[in-house]
Amino acid sequence: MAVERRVERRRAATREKLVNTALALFATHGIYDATVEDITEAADVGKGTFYQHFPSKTVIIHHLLHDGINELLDRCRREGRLAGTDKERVKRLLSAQFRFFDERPDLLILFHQVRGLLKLKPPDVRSLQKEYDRYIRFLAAELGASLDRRRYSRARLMQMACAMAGLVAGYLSYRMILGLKKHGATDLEVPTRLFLEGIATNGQAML
Amino acid sequence: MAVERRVERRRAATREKLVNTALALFATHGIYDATVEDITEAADVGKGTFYQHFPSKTVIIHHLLHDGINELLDRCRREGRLAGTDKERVKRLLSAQFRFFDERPDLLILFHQVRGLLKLKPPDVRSLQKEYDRYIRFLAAELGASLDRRRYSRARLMQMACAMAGLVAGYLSYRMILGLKKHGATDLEVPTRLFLEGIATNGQAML
Amino acid sequence: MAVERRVERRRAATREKLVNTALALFATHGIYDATVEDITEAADVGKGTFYQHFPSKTVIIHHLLHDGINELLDRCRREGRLAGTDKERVKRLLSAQFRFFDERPDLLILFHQVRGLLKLKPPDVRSLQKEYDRYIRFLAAELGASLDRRRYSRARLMQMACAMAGLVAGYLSYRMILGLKKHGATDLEVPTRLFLEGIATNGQAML
Amino acid sequence: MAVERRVERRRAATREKLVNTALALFATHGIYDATVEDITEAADVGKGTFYQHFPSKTVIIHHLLHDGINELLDRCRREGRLAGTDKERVKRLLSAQFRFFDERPDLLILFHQVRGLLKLKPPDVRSLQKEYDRYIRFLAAELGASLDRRRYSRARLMQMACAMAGLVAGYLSYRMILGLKKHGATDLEVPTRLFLEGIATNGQAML
DNA sequence: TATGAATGAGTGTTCATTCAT
DNA sequence: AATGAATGAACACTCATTCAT
Repeated sequence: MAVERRVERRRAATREKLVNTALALFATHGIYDATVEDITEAADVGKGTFYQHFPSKTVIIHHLLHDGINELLDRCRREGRLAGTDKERVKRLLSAQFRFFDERPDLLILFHQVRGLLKLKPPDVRSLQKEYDRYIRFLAAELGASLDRRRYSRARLMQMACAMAGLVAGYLSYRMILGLKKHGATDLEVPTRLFLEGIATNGQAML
Repeated sequence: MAVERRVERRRAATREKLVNTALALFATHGIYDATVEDITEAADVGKGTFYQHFPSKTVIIHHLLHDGINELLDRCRREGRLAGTDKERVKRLLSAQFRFFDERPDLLILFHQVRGLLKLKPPDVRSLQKEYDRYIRFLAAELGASLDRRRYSRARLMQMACAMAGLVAGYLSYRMILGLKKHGATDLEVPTRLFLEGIATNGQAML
Repeated sequence: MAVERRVERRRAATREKLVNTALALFATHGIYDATVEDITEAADVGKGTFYQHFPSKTVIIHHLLHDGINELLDRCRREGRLAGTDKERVKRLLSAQFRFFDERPDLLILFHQVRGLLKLKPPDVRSLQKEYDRYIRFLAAELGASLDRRRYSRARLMQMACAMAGLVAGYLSYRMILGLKKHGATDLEVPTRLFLEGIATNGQAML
Repeated sequence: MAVERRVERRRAATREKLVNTALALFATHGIYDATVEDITEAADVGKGTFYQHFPSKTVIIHHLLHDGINELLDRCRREGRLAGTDKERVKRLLSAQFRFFDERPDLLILFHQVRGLLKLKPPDVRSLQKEYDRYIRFLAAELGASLDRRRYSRARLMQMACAMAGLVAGYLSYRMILGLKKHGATDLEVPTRLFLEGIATNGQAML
């Protein structure tokens, strides 16, 4: 029994090592150029071991994406609970995302790269779409809870969620590839305020 | 000499066929999964013909990106000229981008995929970065010309440009992968207004 | 652990098979025309297996050359030890080389072909040069040890070594391509004696 | 008529340019790595023009080899005619070869590389063998004319010819790849004397 | 369970050769 | 006669995946 526990723990540790290494390599070399052998080598396990834990390279990517989105949504939920007003709630929702990806450029890159795959053929890639769906629906729900429901249809909320997620990912991605320096957290204020003021104003004027 | 012209035209036609086919396949299969052979087969030319026109797969991608950004900037410039006020100029700048990528999902996908490559190692990919640089700098310059210059530093203008480009690409990309239906052009209004109201308000309030 | 040994042996056997097959094919088809796939097919292993053992085609050629020269020098050393007089030592040195390449036409061909590459550009080929250097220096040292040192400068010894190696390789190579029949080992006596008498006479007369 | 002459001359000039360029490139890049396009580019003619003059790459190599051997044999004949004694005739025969290849490293390399092809399969390469045959037979005949015919069988003369040609090519080839410096023409004396003294002595002692 | 040797379909790329102009 | 655009077979090399130990 105790033995079984230990074996189980070892196995979990190996899996963890693979997951962490994979994420790091995907961020530095891209999901195409980081090979399974690169990952196992960096994780210091045998190449075959990878396939004891994940049936394919696609699956570990899916796993990483799934966990990453869970972390992101958890963070959003946590921050949202601290909000007093509806207005503040939206603000926290947005800034949680900005700070999350600012701190986790590895996930920013992974999310971006995988997103670029989604219009493509192979059906095993299709399942990845659900993760993004989950993300956007969550945002739409949060926005719906914070804004005057009579004013916004479900479709509209989805659009606003897309705009929100798109602004976060897009802004940080451009900032990253251009190598723009961060001045503390102040540079996150520009897109944040842009969006919030837009929301505030649109709360009255839109359509 | 008339002969030379015809030969030249034929060659140009072949090249054009390759370029168009490549863009279409990159958009449907991704820049990794669309092989050179896929492209030449679809373009109905021999595989070797590809290398008569482009020294490598990377180069045709660069070419596509370069031309795509030229088209985009041209469109922005054309629309900008129609603006009466500075405020309208920003609006047109933004909506030109939205409409451009809305009409050209192939370029949206290409830009997105290539952007995902840029933090990665291989130096031949590095030159691609300049294209995005060109794009963002253009936006920053346009914003600078339209907004009160005393209020915004160069760094701030670059941030606003990143936010603009990021919002456009991010919004449309999420909309695309979620398969959100377009209701005419009205769905572009949501992120457009969001951004514009944000700018308008920030023109007074920001920082 | 007994298991590890067996696996290790299997791996070594595969490698050995590749080495032998490669040498045979290089001798019959040339280092250019014998492809990696030819080799793996003839060795009855998968194509990828080749690259588990050698990082490139160039490397297996280098390996073959290196081992071949080791074998040759070993043979020369072994035969040299049997010599009573200095004169006999030179004779054995020469005849060891003649007999070695007479018995190993595959190595004669390989050495010849690779030698033909050495004036050419690619830098990965350059390292092959060291192998020939090793060979000629060995001959020069042996000649230096056998002949009156006061008479011969280092440069002169290198020239004599080049003459020796050149005569061996050149003679056998011409004999091979003309398809001259061997009458036992007696035909090796012609160039052997030619060289030895030359040395003997030159021991007094040369320069 | 005059026009035809001019056209003919032009054509001959183009061919000459191709031949010279090809030889130079084969010497610097090897017969495999120098491509037909490299040749035509360096010769400043269209790629197709090559095939107006030579049906294949192999054929131009053959042509180069053929002409090269003609030049070599001419030189040997010319020098041979200046000889007074039989002994001097052999000496001149040998030194003519040494000096020829010393001055023409391009041909040394070409001859070497092509020689390395001869044991290989493709039948179109086989015809190249005749050129080497011609060379060795010439040497054997010259030796036969200079030495006491009763002493040497035809087979023996062929062996001596192989030794002679082999020594020349082998010596110079090793000297070249090791990058040994030439001290005027004196370094050709070492292998020359070696061979001549060998012949002189063997004239009495051999077998 | 963990391993790593073996695999082979698939990549980008090269190049001798053809042929319409 | 000269051209160079087009061709496609061939090549070295990669990599996700399998499987015997």
